[in-house]
Amino acid sequence: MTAAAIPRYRQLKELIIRRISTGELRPRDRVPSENELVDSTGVSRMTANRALRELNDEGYVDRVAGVGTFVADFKAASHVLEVRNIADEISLRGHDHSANILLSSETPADAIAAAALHVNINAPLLRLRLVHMESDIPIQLEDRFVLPEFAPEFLQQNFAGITPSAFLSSVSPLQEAEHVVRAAMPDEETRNSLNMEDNEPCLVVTRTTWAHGQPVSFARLYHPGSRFELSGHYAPPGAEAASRRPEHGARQNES
Amino acid sequence: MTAAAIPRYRQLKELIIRRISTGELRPRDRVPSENELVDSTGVSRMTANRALRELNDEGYVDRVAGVGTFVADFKAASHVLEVRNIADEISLRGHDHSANILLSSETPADAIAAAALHVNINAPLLRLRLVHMESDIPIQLEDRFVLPEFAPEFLQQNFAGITPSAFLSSVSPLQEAEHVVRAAMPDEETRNSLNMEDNEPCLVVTRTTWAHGQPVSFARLYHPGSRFELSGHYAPPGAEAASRRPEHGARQNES
DNA sequence: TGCACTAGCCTGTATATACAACCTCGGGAA
DNA sequence: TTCCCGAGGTTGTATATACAGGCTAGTGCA
Repeated sequence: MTAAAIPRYRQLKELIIRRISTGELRPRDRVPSENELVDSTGVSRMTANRALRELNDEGYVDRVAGVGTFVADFKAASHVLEVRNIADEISLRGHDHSANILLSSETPADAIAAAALHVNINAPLLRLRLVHMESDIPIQLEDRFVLPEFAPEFLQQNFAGITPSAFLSSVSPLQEAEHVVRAAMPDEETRNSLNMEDNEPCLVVTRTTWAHGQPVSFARLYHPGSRFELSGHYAPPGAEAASRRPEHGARQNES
Repeated sequence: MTAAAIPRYRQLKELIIRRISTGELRPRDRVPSENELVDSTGVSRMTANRALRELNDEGYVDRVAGVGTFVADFKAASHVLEVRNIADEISLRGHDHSANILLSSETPADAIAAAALHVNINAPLLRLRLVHMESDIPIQLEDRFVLPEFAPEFLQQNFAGITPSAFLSSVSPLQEAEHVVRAAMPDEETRNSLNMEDNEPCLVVTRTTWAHGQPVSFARLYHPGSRFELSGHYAPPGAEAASRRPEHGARQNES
């Protein structure tokens, strides 16, 4: 019966998502229990369980053992922005990525880097400053500190072929990261390195990377405000149902 | 056997995550098949299936029917930034949120709003401009357009008690959204509304919201660069294993 | 009236079994 | 030699069954 090739647990999920998105089921409403779904749709309890469990994992519903399943409260839903690898982002736009190294040396930690990496001020760190170019237009100034113990051979890499962040995640996958994004005016040196106009602001991304519970790298990424933007598309997961998605063109100002 | 109260599928997941994070299993390596896990750990195939399936959903591994399970390639992992509701963000910091309405009227669509909402220029739209205050300090200028058909009663809401975005998501949950973040200099009016210094840049978030496959609202959110930042913490999902997480303080510049 | 306890529902997990679809690889036929 | 096809391994789904543990409401006792 029913549609061919669409698994029953998925049909069940879409049925419930549809009832939520049309407003038939409202936040905090009770969702049919596993046994009620068994009776009303004829699936086995394990199949109903899988449908409801996945809806729970995806944030559509909240389940409480012994009580029931309820439509989640969406008002706190926070959307997300992607922070991609700069080289991937550039090649995604069909342009060429290259990098100019400005500085590559072992330097003592300044106050900010020391705090971020949980080391003492003046502790030795590996420092790399380079400008990422998109088809020969500077698009990002990366100023990065790395804990020497984590990747002693960091500065010896050929950063024409691999970005610093890609190299670090190849040293240890499954890193945690913390990002902060803000708008700020660049200093003289940054403005010149990025070929920026007077009075043009920077989009600054600060990233601290953790591996095995320890901070291992700290980076400040400066982007010209007129040539760079972060974008992100959020869609509720698992909903093949309705929702034609908006085309997600990687817009970029030409300048 | 083993630890009490930790489900076996979860123990299996953590076992495999540990093997990945220590480097014993490297990206593209083959992960033991379900039947191999059955033989080596004594669980049933359904339990092994659940462990591997969830690792697949969480992005740790890639599964191919008929072939096997392989450690995922993490180098393309894109991190995410959260864009929260401004009122939630403020109350999360323990401050008070209030809002000053600057404009509330039906206006014809300008070129940008018309393009974003897929309507003709000069089509009637509901427009709301308001300043969000954090303990009486202006923190966000929201300039929003809403499709009248979607929420005809939009302008009649009391936006002291509910933010425009929270109201819209109560009209229809499960919205899709597209965000763009950039740095730009404010115009005169914006700078005054937000009490900004001369030469201070704005962090500008542009958000288009979709419901049922149709764009329904378009907003530009201007934030003073010196008083606002976006932050996000990324941790690989499901890994209770190691990884002490960095404390995620909601930092904010004072001034 | 007030309280303790239990019956009954709910989710969470674990297993054995079954079948379908897919892919790879090697053996056998042309 | 080359091509086809099938055997065997792998994932994907579906079901029936079982037991544990949490929560609630209502019964019945004090």
